Amino acid sequence: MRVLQRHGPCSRADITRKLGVTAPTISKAVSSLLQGRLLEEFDSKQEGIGRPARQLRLATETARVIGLVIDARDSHVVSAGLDGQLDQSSLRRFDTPKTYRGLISKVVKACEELTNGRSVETLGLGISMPGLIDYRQQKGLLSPNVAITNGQSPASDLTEKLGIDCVMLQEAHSLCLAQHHYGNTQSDPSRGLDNFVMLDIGAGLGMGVMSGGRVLTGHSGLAGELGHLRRITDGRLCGCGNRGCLETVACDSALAWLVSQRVGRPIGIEEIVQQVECGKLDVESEIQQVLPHLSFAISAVISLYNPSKIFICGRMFDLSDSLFERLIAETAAGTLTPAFADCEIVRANVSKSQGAVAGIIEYLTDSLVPGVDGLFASRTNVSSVPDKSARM
Amino acid sequence: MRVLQRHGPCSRADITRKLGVTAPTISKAVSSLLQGRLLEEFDSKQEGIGRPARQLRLATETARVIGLVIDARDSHVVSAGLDGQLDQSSLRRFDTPKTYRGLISKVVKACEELTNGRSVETLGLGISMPGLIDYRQQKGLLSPNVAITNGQSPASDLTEKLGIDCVMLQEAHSLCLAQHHYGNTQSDPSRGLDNFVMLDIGAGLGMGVMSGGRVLTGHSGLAGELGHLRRITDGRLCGCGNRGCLETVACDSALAWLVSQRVGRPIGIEEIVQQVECGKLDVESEIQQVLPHLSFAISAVISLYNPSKIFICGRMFDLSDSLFERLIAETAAGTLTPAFADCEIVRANVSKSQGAVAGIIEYLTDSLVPGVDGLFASRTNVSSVPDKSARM
DNA sequence: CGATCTTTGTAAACGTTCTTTACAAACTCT
DNA sequence: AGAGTTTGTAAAGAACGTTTACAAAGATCG
Repeated sequence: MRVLQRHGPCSRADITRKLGVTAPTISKAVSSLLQGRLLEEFDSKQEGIGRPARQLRLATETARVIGLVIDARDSHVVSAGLDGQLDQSSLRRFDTPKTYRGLISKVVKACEELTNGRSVETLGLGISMPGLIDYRQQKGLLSPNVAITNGQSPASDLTEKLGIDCVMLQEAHSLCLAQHHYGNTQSDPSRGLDNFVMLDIGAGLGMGVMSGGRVLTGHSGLAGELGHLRRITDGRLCGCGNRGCLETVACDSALAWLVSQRVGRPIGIEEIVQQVECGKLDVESEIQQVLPHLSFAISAVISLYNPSKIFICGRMFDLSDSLFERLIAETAAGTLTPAFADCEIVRANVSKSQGAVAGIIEYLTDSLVPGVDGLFASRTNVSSVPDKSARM
Repeated sequence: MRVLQRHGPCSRADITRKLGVTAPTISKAVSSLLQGRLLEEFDSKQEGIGRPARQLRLATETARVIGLVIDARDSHVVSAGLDGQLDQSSLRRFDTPKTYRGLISKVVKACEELTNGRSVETLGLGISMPGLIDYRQQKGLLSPNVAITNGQSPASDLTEKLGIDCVMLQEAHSLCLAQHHYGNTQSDPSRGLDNFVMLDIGAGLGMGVMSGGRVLTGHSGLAGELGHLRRITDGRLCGCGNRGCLETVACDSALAWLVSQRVGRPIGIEEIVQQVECGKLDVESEIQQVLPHLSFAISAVISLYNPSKIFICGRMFDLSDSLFERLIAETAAGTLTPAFADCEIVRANVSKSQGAVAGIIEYLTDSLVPGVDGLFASRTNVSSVPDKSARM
């Protein structure tokens, strides 16, 4: 399944070559996966000598998963195949309800809408949500922007209501997984990358770290909270309760806040980009305030995680073509040279929906294989070999 | 071997119970390890019903390893058993030579002194050294304090001269390994801990991160360079070439520098501790300068890595009993609450020598088992299954 | 058009490795 | 001394992947 995830559809013989294991073994594995609805065969008239291959791919006709993205303003669910391809026509967007119960029932309704229509089996649901998430207990801890999930466990609640596997991911971690599985499809060098960092400098400053092929979770899943490094003494109050967090000075919303202060009314990053595009607004001075902080953040990331690549999600770089280059140049100046040289910084091109989907797919595929210590290995209710780790 | 490392000497039957695999399997594995000189049997008259167990332990009589610690001022080699117990009588300390060739020949001489005396087999040598180390190429990159190793690969040079396996570790990483294997022996809760951070706030600000049971290396082994986060704009010049690095304001030598400025002469941390102890010096004002920066560092570590424990090495906490508590209290105030609550902060009690030894032992034991992706998995010359990872 | 070649996919025999089962060894307790 | 208990090993059995062999399905070519 890993091979199909990385290299796309191919035949049994292709897998044998890519994986190095022999044909009969693959054949048996594939047939059990076909029976389990995780793979499907399809015909593709490929020219070539010899017997034509029966192509395999991750199930999209016979089985699907759902991605749920919970955000401050609105949330959405979307259906996808096991290959991670989202079905945009299935997108159901709705305002994030004011209560947790409302959220759950809204999600259940939307999911049933997606599943009832079609006859295919829905295998699971992945949730991408902001804030701190305790991975061991699969519980939301502290989310300044979406407070209704604090202390709640949407994954287990939805598992109960929907009767399918559900997993919860911190949104930056989900982006990380998405990049790992589906990122940069055209040139393809980033897929399967083992050491990279995903920075989401949108509403907050989120970070996901892929280290040694695994998403860095730390002890409880709280690792990567770059946004709450203290940056300014006695700065603005942050959602976390402290003052002057990096998040308050180095992301889209920090820029938007600065602009709002100047123009004297609340203005969002979207509107700023539009206004700047048509020349009605100039935000150079605000950019000059934000840039050093962002540069510090990236510099810190490089020193602390030594990634081979950093992916950055942020609307602000649509303000001007040169902004991204300015940021990189400024970062270069203040970063350890060898670590910076080791690291390529690019813009990300994945979505949280893809991340949510990648999360549930990773969960489904990994739980088939015992001993894979991925993102969900620490979940208490998963452990297929319950006492092996305890014994060690 | 893992079991013996974690739980100390025990019998074959004990291993079966702890590991869950059956007795015959253990028996075969043990006999091959005995043949390979990695384990040894010893007699211990233990009371108890039934046939007395033949106790096993990691080899100390039949095989040994050497730890080499390279530091700015002096270096040393020390012999140890495979259980990590250092033989203090074998310690050979010498001033770090001014040239790389001098260092190598000095080390070779010292090692031969250790090995020639005894008839036991020496299996390998672990090196703990400061600065940036490229783990993929096993090469020193940039070490402000020990410049002679820059661009050099003592591990491969010593392998050649001594004819035994040698590995190189960044000193903070080595401390991390030491803590993982041999730490906190009396109460024993930290051994085998999977998510912790080791902070070495001595001459610089070094950090090793144990994440998911592996030392965090990043792409090339440069991860964890906490000390070179920029902290002060236009601060003191740091060895890395930038200004105002955390390392220049938040470690023993930063404190020593501040005190030196005031007393008008160079004074080291050792001397400071002595002077304060006998009441001849008061460094409260310098402590007050350093503490916020240290607190920031720890706060960052907690937010970024979510460790379940932080170990801190530092001479400065010998200045007063309350200093450590003050640091923790100040850190608590400015850190994300759930992540801080998840984390215990204690003083470390391991040495670099132990780390160097732990490094070579981990290397030796892991290279027996294919597919273990530990600290040395990325080494180009190790990979026992050379193309499997390439295929994936 | 049919023989040959090439590649694909599966069935059967073989090996390795761990497990289950059986048993000898060594010591304590009565 | 014999029963009971625990340890350690040898031999048979199960699981899983590999090698070997071969049928299937098309392209190539005389």
